[in-house]
Amino acid sequence: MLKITRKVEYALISLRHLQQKEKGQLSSAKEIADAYLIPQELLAKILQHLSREKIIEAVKGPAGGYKITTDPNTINMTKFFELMEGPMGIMDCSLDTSCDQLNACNIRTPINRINDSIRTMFDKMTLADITY
Amino acid sequence: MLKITRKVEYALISLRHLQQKEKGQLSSAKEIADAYLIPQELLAKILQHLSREKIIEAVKGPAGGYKITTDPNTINMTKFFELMEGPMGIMDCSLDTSCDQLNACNIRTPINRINDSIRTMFDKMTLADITY
DNA sequence: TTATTTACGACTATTTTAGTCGTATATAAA
DNA sequence: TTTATATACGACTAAAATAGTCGTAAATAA
Repeated sequence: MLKITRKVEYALISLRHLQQKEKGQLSSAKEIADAYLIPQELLAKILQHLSREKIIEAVKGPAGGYKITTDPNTINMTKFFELMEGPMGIMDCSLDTSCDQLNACNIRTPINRINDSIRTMFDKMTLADITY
Repeated sequence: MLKITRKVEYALISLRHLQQKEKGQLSSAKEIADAYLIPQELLAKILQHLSREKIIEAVKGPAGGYKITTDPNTINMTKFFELMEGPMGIMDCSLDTSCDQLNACNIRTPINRINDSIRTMFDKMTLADITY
């Protein structure tokens, strides 16, 4: 409960790794996977996802790899999480109103308050807070 | 990701329900399950858990049920979550140090910071913040 | 004695998360 | 032009976590 997924974890590790490179230097999926003992195929998919989202840029072919293209200071963490995993909310009803129990539910207000607190916390953070 | 479980959700709903009763009045598992469309057997187990933890008290037999025994103002939410679900941490490594990747891991510090923020947030809340 | 309720462990089902595989495409270098 | 190395991506499988069910026992009020 209240855990981030490995997908997000591996994405953050990779971004920090890329950030520490000299400007313009590339890292391949294999390089990162080896460095942090992450399954290579899985990591590849995650990097592809980051690439589709334009957070990093891919270069194909031998000696190819990835580099950061977006300033981490400009990426809001709530947004980042939702980019990777879809809508974030501590309960499904905080996302989606199709819940049979909704009418009866007696904890909606406090749950939404908690939800907002968590979002606010991540809204105040950028990727740079994690990858620097 | 970053979700609470139904176990916790149902526990909170039940506690709020019990709180709204007149002092000394009991609610059975069935009553609560019916009111919020929760599977009765599942809820029963959760109430038994709360009872073992002395947050509520059980009365057996016909016309039996549960009532609150602990002042919700005195129950810290971090503690409550951990009572119900075990240690809380956004990544396993924030709990347990047996991770092969730990040495290499480059995001430990920021992850721990986030973790502390979430814990602090729940440390400042009591059950009463949710059940009132 | 019966009906109703809690107690509790074992079991099953479902959903989510994690990880693998096959195949395609790009491209640098031999 | 061939080969080796990379990314791209969807389909698939495996594992783990979560959710829910069932059977049986014990207490107790009526």
